Amino acid sequence: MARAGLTPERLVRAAADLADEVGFDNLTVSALARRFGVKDASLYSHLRNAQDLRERVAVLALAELADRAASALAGRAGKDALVAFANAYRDYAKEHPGRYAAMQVDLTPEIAATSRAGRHSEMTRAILRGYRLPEPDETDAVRLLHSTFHGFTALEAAGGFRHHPRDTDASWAKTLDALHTLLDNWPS
Amino acid sequence: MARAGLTPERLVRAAADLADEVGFDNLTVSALARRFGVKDASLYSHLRNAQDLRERVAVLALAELADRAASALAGRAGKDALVAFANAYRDYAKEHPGRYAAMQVDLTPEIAATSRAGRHSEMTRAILRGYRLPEPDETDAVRLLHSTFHGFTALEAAGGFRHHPRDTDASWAKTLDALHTLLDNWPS
DNA sequence: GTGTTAGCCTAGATCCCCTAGGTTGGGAGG
DNA sequence: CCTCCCAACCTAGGGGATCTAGGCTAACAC
Repeated sequence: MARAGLTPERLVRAAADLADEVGFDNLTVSALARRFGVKDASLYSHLRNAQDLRERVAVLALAELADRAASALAGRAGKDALVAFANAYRDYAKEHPGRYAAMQVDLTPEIAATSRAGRHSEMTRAILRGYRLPEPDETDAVRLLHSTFHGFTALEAAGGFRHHPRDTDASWAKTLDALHTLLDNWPS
Repeated sequence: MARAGLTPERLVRAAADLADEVGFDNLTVSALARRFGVKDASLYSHLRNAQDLRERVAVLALAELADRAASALAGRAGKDALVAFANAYRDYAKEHPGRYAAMQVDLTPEIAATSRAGRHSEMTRAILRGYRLPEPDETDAVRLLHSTFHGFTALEAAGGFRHHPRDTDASWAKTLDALHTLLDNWPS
């Protein structure tokens, strides 16, 4: 009887792929075990419980997205940087819906501290530096940008835009235009 | 043996309350039956299945929010209308987190058509009329506003803002200011 | 009073999560 | 090469959720 060679890392990567295929809500320990040809009880030597699995997928996704966003941002500034960052965000959400959904939930304090609040906000602040907003306005702008990026991708993923003929990509481009204009004319 | 007097309407209202208390993810047919002192199998004469229950809660929430938003909008225009609508949206989400979460999921085509895409977008367009945007810019602005409102409330509910000392209400007010400015200086 | 129907029941199949405890493969050390 | 040991994987089983099939009865219609 050959062993499956499970490790937490392999499990989490497979879980993330599974979530992208069947949806984050349908990510179960049983299904993951099935994918490895193993009994579900066997996974509990590598994972504390199902919630632990979900959190690890969330951490993986946050790290992947941060890497992508950092690459997209490299060597860019101003509107270029804004658009590159926003597109990296939205593209990742479209390519990896399960991973993206994982990022939204959970967020136990420690995890949120290590992952989300970290690089994500820093990169947004790096973009905003070009627009020279004083505090606390920069913080407000960070929140506005995050809200808009997340809201747009979430509504798009939920199918909220497909009832109107207007092309979604065009609306997205116009939204980024508008945000750039807004940051340039930020109300004092 | 007295009957519990169940009806789909009573069940859905109770389910919405239950979702607000324990979270939409923890809304189960079993828990709902328990609340009525009844066996879970008994609910399946009133509901097709668990998904049906969730969808009905979503429809209820969409209708309630539309009513509130319509009241808030009555007799207002311009920035007043924008702020009133946005606050109605965010306040509802904070008061009824379970109902709000229900609104996001599901969205089978028919349901989305009857509820969400309906009054919600119409009200947003009513607000935007004061800013006199040509098509397709008005559609893009509708999507931008929806995205920002939803994104902000979702991130706030998930605790995404509590890692920074800046007051969330202040950021929200500033965000609405900024959106008003943006709509007044919409890039052509 | 008799029928009909709707409201609620029990029983049971299936799936998921998770624990406790047993077995075995494969590498480390003699 | 042999032994020991640990990590990897197993079986068994409890608890909870979803949902179906089929039975009983309260309440209303006639």
